[in-house]
Amino acid sequence: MNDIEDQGAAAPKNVSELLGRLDADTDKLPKRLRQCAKFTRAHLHLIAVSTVAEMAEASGVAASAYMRFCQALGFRGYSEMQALFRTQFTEFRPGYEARLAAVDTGGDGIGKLLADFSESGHKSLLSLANTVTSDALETTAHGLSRARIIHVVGLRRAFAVASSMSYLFGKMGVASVLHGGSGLLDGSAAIQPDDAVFAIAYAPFSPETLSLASEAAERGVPVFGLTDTAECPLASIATELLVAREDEVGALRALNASITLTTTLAVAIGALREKH
Amino acid sequence: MNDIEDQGAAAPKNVSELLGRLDADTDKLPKRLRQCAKFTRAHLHLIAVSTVAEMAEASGVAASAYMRFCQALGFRGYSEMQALFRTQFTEFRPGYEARLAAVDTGGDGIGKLLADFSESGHKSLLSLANTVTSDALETTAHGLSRARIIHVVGLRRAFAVASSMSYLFGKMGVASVLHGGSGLLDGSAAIQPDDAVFAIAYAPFSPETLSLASEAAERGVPVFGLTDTAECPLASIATELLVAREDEVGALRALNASITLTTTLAVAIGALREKH
DNA sequence: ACCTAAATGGAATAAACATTCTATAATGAC
DNA sequence: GTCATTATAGAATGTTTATTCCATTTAGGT
Repeated sequence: MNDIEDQGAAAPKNVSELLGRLDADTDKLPKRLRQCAKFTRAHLHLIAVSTVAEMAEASGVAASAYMRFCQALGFRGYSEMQALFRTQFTEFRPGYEARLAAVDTGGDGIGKLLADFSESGHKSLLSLANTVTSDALETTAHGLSRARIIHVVGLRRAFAVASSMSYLFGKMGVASVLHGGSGLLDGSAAIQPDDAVFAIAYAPFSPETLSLASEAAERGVPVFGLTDTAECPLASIATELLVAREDEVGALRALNASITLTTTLAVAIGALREKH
Repeated sequence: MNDIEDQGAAAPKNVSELLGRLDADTDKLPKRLRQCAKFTRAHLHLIAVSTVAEMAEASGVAASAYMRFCQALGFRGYSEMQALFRTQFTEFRPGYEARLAAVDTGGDGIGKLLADFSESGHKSLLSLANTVTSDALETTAHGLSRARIIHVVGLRRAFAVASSMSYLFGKMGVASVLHGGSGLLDGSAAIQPDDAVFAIAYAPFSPETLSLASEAAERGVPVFGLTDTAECPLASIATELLVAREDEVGALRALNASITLTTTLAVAIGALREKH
């Protein structure tokens, strides 16, 4: 028989490739393997921490079928596929200098750089499902939806996220104020007792953001937060603190996870407001 | 001897307890175990996806030592400790059976919404590679890197993208001006002949953005652009127009592709500037 | 309806892994 | 410095998990 051309193309080398392959091939697969593909596509983030048996059961399929699914994608087996998802956690970070150098050289051209940032974006989105619990989301959305006015604060790198959120609030008819747009904060004077604060802060944390949040908290105004590491000063202040870890390219991070999260929140809050 | 009181207190039930225990007990531990504690504290996220052997090696310790470390914390072994970190990933969802159902039916809740936006983000990133050519990227990056000052303009939905790009330029020492922050544009008066404009515009296109771009173009200033559809008025004005199609959830779009693209551009331009 | 090729689930095997054991080395008390 | 106690590393063991094999079922073609 055909012993060589069996596994067709080579195994995906990164998450992007895997997704592409999945989207392209799902229809061509037999029933059980298609089940695997569908479940896996919807729960990519589970692979890193699950066994074949678990993934198989969750897909409603025998372990051996899931095994064949991995092979159909070009992997030698489940372990090889899992490795793809584990590296994102495992990769040790070299020193900053080294990382910057790695980006700067960019000898492969800007196309390669874009591919790197895309891959990084995929990873950030995956870890979003891992680090944010459904409960925390619900708490935050409901807490904010009860506010008379939502005060959104985020400076520096977080400002883009804050402004996007604020824009969406505006679009959805949710009353909100974007702090810090003019460089300085309005101070907490404008914050009323029945308002709420949503603070976005990444390390190194802007003292302005933190102080606005803590002043509000002291006055009994509920504070919710978004950050990129659990060791965030907001943790002690906030009613609920969401953590969106962003994957890095060199020393640099995009904002995929954060924007996706805040967009989700804004939409959810808009929907909650609809029904008062 | 003492067979019961060996393991002292009970095992930590969640990550917070573990952290508390770690901070309290690290000093009391013998050398190797303290190494484990220190490394583990700094790399908590590795536990979920690593083997004892890996954690041990990374801590600079024998596997059996790491084992004793787990037991010193009150766990029966490594697996029990690892379970603590793995549930974090998995508790987001209900039982396996329920989840399977949820994939097809689309069970609601904000968790589902987040999953939808994540999925949408993946798709946006995938199509980015298809719609943006390496050539267009190179042209844009080189064109912008030659400018004395880069004028970034984007309003409404595009403002978050523009502000993130402008922030990155600032960080990388690239001279740039963010237009429209105050709601009105500075007009094109500030734009000098040896500058360049980067305009971000999504349908429906803001007249302000378009007019700033066209005024600049008329005066011979190179204009580059980012949009989400090929039918964009910028096409006739711009030296090069990048198209980042954003996938939708309902009628709503996040900004994954755009932010990823502009981050890439900013970094590339920063790198080009380094070498004059 | 029959045959062929492909797909499937479960049992069998192999690999990876966690955990325990033991001989040796280090530490601290006297 | 000597002894008793504790810590350590590596080898040995037992468990879990990945992977393959094979008998049976299913699907597609004639």
